Amino acid sequence: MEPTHEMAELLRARQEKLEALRKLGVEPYPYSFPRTHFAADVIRRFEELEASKEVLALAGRIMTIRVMGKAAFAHIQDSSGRIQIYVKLDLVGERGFEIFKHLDLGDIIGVKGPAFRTRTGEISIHADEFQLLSKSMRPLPVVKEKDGQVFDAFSDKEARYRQRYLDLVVNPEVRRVFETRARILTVMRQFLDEWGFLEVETPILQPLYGGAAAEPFVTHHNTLERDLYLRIADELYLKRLIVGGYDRVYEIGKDFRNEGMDRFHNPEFTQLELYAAYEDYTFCMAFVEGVMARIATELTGSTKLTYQGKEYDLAPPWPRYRFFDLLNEAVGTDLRALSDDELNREVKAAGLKLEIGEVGRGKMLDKLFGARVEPKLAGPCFVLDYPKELSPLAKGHRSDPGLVERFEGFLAGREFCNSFSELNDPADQRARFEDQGKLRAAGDREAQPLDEDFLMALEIGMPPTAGLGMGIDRLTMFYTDQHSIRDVLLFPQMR
RNA sequence: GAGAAUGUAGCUCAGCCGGUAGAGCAACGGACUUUUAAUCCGUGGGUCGCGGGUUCGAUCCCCGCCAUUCUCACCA
Repeated sequence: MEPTHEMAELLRARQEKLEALRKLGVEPYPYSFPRTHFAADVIRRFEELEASKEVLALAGRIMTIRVMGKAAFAHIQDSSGRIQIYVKLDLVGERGFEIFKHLDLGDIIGVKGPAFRTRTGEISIHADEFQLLSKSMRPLPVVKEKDGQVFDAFSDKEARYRQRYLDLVVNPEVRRVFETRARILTVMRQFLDEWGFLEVETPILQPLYGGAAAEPFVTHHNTLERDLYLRIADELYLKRLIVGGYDRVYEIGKDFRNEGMDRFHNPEFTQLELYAAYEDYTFCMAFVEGVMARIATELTGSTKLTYQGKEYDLAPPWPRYRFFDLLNEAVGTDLRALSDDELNREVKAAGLKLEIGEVGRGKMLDKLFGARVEPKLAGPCFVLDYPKELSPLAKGHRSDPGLVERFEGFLAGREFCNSFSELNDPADQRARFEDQGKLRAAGDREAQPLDEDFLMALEIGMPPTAGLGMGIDRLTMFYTDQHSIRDVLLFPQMR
């Protein structure tokens, strides 16, 4: 795109300054700068640092500049925060001050000098010297602030997502969200470690996909001359590892689902999947309660979190509700006693309709549940014992043959995890795959393909196993109180 | 997929009943050696998302397209 005249002018001004700096003998892109302190350190340890008159070395991006003839103030921002610097002609010299006047908002500089407090009381660095570390060649959004009030915030969501680097530079609360996201993952890994889990990595490019009900992305390998799928779940590979003899494995990684996007869905998203041998789904409930409470405690000091204005307490134990208890109560009939046709009438009565490709009892029940029950599940809670048709990889319920031992965790009316006692009877698993094949033939594009190699692994023998999948993006939304999944993804999918 | 809203300067936004655009910040020049949304004086900066149409004339009205945001649907 052609730059506007104004943009060209702004770029030219920066270019001219760059050239002027080179003429002054300044290298605009040097190699390193030995810093000794971060902005936040100086502010935290100010009394001590001021008393010692120690020369501090800080580096960061210039976020404000106020030049007053022969002295100047600026704020530099590093990863820890901002600090003011004071530059005056007497100290940095004629040439130094001339160089300073050629600096712009967005330039990255290093500063050396002692900490002091200005007349108005702001902790600052008294710059004995400074050094340009990287010249910024484009204007930054200019955000001003006074008494905690922000002016002209860089708020255009499209621009923020597409140019996340600008968003991160200019909106510190955005940086904090992603720091928290990293913290969640760290705590989660610690917790998994304590529980004896081994972290593994399984293929993202798969010759056959499975492990979830979703449409995959298809790609092509040129040398192999065959199509490959981007995984929709890790499940079938991780269970092969349980067959292989690992007791507890987990993977945290990206899954890809070729579906619509909204504030809870991005085509690529991060999931934790874990599998534990010799356990059933009650183990996973304990795990979820434990890890969720631990993360909350690490982040906030309590088991409580606030999401979109409502408070939730994650302290275990969470209430457990059975799928059909909730659904029958919401609809007012015993749905399990109904024929397929009668069930279909209930779906229609609820103002729902099945889309093309949505076939079978399972889908109808699921749809009803999603419409009638889910929105009311404030949580945290578990919904357990789902209809068999919905869960082709889950083991039948030990006391009710029409159900499987499966639960989903809910928080703020949203599902955030899914778990079951894993099906390890190879004959049963084959039969379930065949049922999926029928659904597929009837037009269900999300029905799972039969995986012979996975069946062979089960025939070799898998111990009783519990499995769990947990959406990391949604968790991050809850813990950071973000409205949209895009706000917890550094680079969300854009059209 | 449906509906609603939005798209004007680098950023944030005004723009009347149709007469081809304004502000603040940023930029540029000048003054200012403890300022902090620094201040003061001055200057420049626009294919009004894109393409059609109506009109003597369109940022404004109409149609189409693109993008975004929100809501709903879909997504176990």
